[in-house]
Amino acid sequence: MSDTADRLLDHAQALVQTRGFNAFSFRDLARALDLTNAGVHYHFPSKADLGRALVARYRRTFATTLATVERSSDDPRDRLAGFVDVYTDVLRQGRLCLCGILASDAATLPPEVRGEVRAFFDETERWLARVLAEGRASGLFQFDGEADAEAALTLAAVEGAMITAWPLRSGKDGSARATERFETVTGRLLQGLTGP
Amino acid sequence: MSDTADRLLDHAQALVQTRGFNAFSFRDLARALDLTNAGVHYHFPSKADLGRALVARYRRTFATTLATVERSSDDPRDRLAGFVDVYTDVLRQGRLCLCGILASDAATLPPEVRGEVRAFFDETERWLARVLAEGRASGLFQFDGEADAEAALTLAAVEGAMITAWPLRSGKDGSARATERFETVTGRLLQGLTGP
DNA sequence: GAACCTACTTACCACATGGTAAGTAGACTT
DNA sequence: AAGTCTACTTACCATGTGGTAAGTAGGTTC
Repeated sequence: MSDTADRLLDHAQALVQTRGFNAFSFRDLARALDLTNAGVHYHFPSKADLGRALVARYRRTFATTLATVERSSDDPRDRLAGFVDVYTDVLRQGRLCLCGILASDAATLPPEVRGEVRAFFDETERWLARVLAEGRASGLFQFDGEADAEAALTLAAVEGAMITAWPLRSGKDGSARATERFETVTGRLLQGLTGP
Repeated sequence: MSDTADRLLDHAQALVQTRGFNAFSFRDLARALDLTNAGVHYHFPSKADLGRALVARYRRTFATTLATVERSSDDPRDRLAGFVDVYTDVLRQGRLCLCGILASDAATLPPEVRGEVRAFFDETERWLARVLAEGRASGLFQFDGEADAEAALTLAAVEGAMITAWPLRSGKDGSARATERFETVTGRLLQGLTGP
């Protein structure tokens, strides 16, 4: 991946995480890097190519982030809290989860991009299911049924907490109110898992 | 509200619930009702006007839907299940919650539309908080802390469950896979509330 | 030094976007 | 019969959209 292509993806990611897939354009990217329209198309022939590359890269970096979280502690409670912290940081930067916002655009997404989004959710859920299963095995978490289903609920709650907090963002206070609300909701989510 | 304006909102709502605010146009609406572009602008001078009217109407009809749910049973468990069923039906029709998808578009939304979306979440959360508080008072639900916060988590989980299920929709099976997944996740959510 | 490759630019394209000004057919009012 | 109102249409506008064909400056390879 060339340097320019990578910087294009950086800007594309910031735009998609705030505006969604349909509200950013090749011209936005061209301006950000002081290129022409066609210069962007040289690196990514179509918007679908760009989207696919964007989510593929996001999946890779997210996987290494989760690996870091996993290395930081053996305690499943810490790992789960670390997972939530990753999302908190994204929101604090004034962004949504890339795949959260792309999921809501799914109906208008090129099929290959939608496939990458599904793969992101699958991977993330598998990671969560592992952490949850470990936590239950060592008596730290309490839930019944399959860990996979609990992982799906956990992911849904985190993504939903971001998106329902998102309209609270304003130019004035930045993302403070949205972040605050996100932390309240996810705090309760973790609390519920560690058992009454 | 004239008949034509109402029918325009019907089509706009279907489009927004599947494609989002930025991926539908006045021309789409004009075609749907066999009008011209300008004919739509006669009823809604700007897209912001249309959006505001759309969410305002959605809030009204949602309020009467919740009232119906409330009348259908005294049991808070039934009321909560009824709430989830409303969303299940939306997803089964191949749509997202209007305000769920608009929330993810919040950064590009005209301010008055964003305000309406926030009001929808506030109202819905207040309703949920009432049901949850009643349920806890009669020993049917178990959670600690304020009912408001539990309501925020519940709403986040439901909205998140819709959005994470959304990319599973395909032309082939319609919304069956997405609906199935939504029901799994919300099933666990309700189960968690009724206590271990 | 000729050929080639990379990373672009210039100059387009057809089409969609939200929005507007002016006109008009038909109903209703006075 | 004249005037007015509603619900449009015709015709237009500037701007933005994803995308393309052809050219070119600079470096690398043979």
